[in-house]
Amino acid sequence: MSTMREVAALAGVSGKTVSRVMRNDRYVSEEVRGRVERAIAELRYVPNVLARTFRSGSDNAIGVAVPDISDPFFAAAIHAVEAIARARGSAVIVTSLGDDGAHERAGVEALLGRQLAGLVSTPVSRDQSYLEPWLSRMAVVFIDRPPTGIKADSVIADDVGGARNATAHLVRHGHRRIAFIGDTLEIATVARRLKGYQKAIAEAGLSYDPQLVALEATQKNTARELTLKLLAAPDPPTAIFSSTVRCSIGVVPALQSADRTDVPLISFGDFPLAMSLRPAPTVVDHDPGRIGRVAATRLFERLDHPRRRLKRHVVLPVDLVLQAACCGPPAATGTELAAT
Amino acid sequence: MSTMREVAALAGVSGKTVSRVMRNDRYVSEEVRGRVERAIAELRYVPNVLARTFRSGSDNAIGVAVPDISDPFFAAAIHAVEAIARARGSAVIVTSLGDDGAHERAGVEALLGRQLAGLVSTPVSRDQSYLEPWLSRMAVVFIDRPPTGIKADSVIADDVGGARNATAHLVRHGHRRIAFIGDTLEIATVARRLKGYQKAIAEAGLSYDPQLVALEATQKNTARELTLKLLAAPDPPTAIFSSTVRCSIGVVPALQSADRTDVPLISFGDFPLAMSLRPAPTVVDHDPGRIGRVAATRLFERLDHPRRRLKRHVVLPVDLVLQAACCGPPAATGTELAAT
DNA sequence: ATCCAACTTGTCACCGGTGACATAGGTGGC
DNA sequence: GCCACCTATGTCACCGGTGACAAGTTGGAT
Repeated sequence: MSTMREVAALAGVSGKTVSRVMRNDRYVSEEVRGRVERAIAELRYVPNVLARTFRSGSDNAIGVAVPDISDPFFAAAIHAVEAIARARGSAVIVTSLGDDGAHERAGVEALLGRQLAGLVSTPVSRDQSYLEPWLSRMAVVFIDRPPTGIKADSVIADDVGGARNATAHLVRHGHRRIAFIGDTLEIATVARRLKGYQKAIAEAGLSYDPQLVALEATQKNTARELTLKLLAAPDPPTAIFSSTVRCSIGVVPALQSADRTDVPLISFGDFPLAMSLRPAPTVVDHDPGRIGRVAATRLFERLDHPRRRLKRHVVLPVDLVLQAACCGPPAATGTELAAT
Repeated sequence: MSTMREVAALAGVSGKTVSRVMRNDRYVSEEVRGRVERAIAELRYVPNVLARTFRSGSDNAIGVAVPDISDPFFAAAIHAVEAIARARGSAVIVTSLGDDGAHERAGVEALLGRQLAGLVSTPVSRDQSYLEPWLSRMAVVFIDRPPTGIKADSVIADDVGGARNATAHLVRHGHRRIAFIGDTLEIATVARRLKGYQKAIAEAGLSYDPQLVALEATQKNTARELTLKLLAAPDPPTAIFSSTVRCSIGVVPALQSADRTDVPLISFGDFPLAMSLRPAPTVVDHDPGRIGRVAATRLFERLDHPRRRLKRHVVLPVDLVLQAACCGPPAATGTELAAT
């Protein structure tokens, strides 16, 4: 509303002095400070952040670009980033990019045009090289998926290892036919989790059966249908590895409606009340809050110490959270069960 | 990176002409447009949004301020707002305010200082009158809770009606002692839901027992403990009404660990896989996506037609999503069950 | 040939806060 | 008494894109 010069006029000082009061400059007499503060209160002056950051050339806000804010994983990650940013007085500007990569560049550049100090982003397209010219002006940290075509920090979960452990866990419990359900290989995390799954299968000396891999479960209902289809196949799986929470949310009701709760489920990604389901799925917990915290910490570290040398890629370990149903004595061998 | 004047120099035109090309002005010859576009591509010019919006006085971005981004309810609402904003080419700047009201003003003013075109906010403090001077410059729509001390649009769910219906539903099934679990009455929605609960109790001719009302369940564990305490009381409830999802997430495991899954639960607020729990809680579905959509639509309507007269307060109806467990024959009367 | 209208491009001030620098009173040391 | 130095305040240009306005060009109608 009112500008700094209006405040200055009311307080009988120059604009610069108001600026000094706002920035808590040492060189302001108590008397003047009082007058200015009264004028600020009276006019309800709120500084124009745009003007300030425009002058100084860079906004101290940071941008966050993720596929979908309402995905609990990203929501939690953003929350963590925001908490750290707030502690530093940085605003956070969030944007959803969608999942198909088409809007990534436009969405991210809309953020960049605001002269942000930093960016936390999840790559959704196959090429982030368009960020190259920005790297000299700002810090960029990728989360959840590694970037392509550009050198920048990334903080991701150990998708391969997590999926491998999860699958191996099922193998240890006697399962020989384990299904893999995933959104789409376009999403790098899903591709990496499939790799981990394949690794475990190979390590167990099992043969890899593509029939057991169901992809393109990008919507809740698709995951549900794919699950039912898998179960109805001639040689059905005896356990399911769901590569994302989004899939798991479709798989669980499918197992229930098919009355096949005997088929254990491992979900890559924890979700609220997972442990209250009966049977409770085992989950691979890749703590989104932690990913967000690590990413934000790294971002500010880059901003504070532009030349410090740091390992670019951080891979956070994931926990396999076992559930009672999964931890009992190894299940009857898969093939037997499948025969029923 | 590069500025408009640099592009202009490279293309051999004036800055203004570059501006015209950027804004798709009619009055640019094809030949010049080509030259400028080539220069833009070569320099990878991305306009400085700050400069533009600073000059024009108002950013076409809108701000969203909610208690907690990672709360699925708000995450979904933001997602809806963002989708509508993106369709209009507006950026969305999100900020979490926390739940205690102390940072509301500072958090919101940090947004406002960016000269936003509009604001979607959830009141967390008891007074929003500080927004008064901004109303002439921007549109404000409150969601989830009505504002205090200021006249502005609001989009909220029918908390009273929803809670009343939910409670009445339990009464119809024979329950006489129904517990109410809530975060805190500081949160307006919780207070309104308690009101609805009390209404239903009164309408059923039951006496209101404060012992059955457990508040301050602001953390998951508190809700859990309060549930256990309620169940262990001398005259325990036979059904529970949980006023928020955050509470429900504590109540469900509490009921399970106390082996009292015979006690039906109604949760105000749906959550993923609620229907996959056994027993499945009945939920009051106050569609956050819808609230977000309605709020965003209203916001842009205000921006487009500042003088159009609209009803200020929108109260969206809520659905009671019944679950099998709740829909069977009315339960044995509460008192009998309680005696066991 | 003349004139008006539409088109094409350019000039310049301006948005509001702040950095660089100037100015002016005051204090203390020698 | 003079200079050095700190304190307190002011002046002014500048960040980069754009609105207001000017000026030059073209083409068709009169």
